[in-house]
Amino acid sequence: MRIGELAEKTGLAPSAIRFYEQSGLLPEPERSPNGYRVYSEQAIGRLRMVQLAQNLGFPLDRLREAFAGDEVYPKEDLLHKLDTRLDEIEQLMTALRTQRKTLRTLRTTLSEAWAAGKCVDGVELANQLLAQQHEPVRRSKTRHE
Amino acid sequence: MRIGELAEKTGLAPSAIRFYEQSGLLPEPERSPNGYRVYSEQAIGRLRMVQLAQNLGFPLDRLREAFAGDEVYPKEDLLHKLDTRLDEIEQLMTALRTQRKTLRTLRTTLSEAWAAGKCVDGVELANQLLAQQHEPVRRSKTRHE
DNA sequence: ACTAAGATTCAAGTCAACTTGAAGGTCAAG
DNA sequence: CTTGACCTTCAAGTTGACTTGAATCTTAGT
Repeated sequence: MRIGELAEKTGLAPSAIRFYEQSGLLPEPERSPNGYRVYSEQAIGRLRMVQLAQNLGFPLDRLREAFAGDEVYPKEDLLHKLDTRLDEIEQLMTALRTQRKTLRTLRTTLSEAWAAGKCVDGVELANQLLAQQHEPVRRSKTRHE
Repeated sequence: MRIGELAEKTGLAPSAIRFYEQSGLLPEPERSPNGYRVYSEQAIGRLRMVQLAQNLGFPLDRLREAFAGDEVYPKEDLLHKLDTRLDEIEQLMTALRTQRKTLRTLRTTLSEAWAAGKCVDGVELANQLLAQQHEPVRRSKTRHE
């Protein structure tokens, strides 16, 4: 199987596969005499695992640790990684709930002021709402197409 | 007030303030004869609004639209933006819940297999779990420091 | 023989939101 | 008069996960 076929079977772009190989996520494949990469069925499985991990929100460099050595990654570490990610998710959800709450407050406040024909002081409102926002929180990065 | 003071009062870096100005989020300030930027108290309010919007998860180019013209942005559009962001948040939360569910399944499966001294086929497991994952979803980007 | 599809490598571009660096101007204090 | 803090501009670097482009090669089909 050449790279194009593997790409089709996994839904990835050939460039992405080469990129994964280059980043050490995928072992270097055999080459046919003309220099083309030749993959076994195994490669599909490997990529599926990468895709799953990506879907679960693990950045590629975290995967590298687990996929670098050939097979059998220590189970304790694996569980630890899962737990770490689970914690991250909780934090993100908390942050999102806070955002949602603030947005709803803002929505209501503005709607009411609008209905009453009043003019709102955006600055004061912002100061007020900023006081509620506690933990700013960082990026999520949840899979691209 | 020069840029350093404004930076301190808002908790932003001077470079960030210059960047915001450059991106059209902040009006160009007066300059003192030596060329230094000179800000009024107003600028603090403006930056607080930007910070709030950032905390709420709006990317800067969305803000640009609302902050470009001087004052009074159409209220309907504003409400629409809030609603759009609220929808995004719901989608992100859904995606995170899916991830969490899968991670928990994975955790349990691995723990059990480990306890039973079994060897798990990562590939098959991945295929199985990937089937559950529906919508891949894009990034979140929830404010930095 | 020619074309088109698909392969190769390597370098550089993309997006976001800034930061960092280089090279220099201004100003109060010692 | 020199040091140091603070300011200026402009260009380039950062991170993540790839994509895109350029230049070249292989192979199957007409």
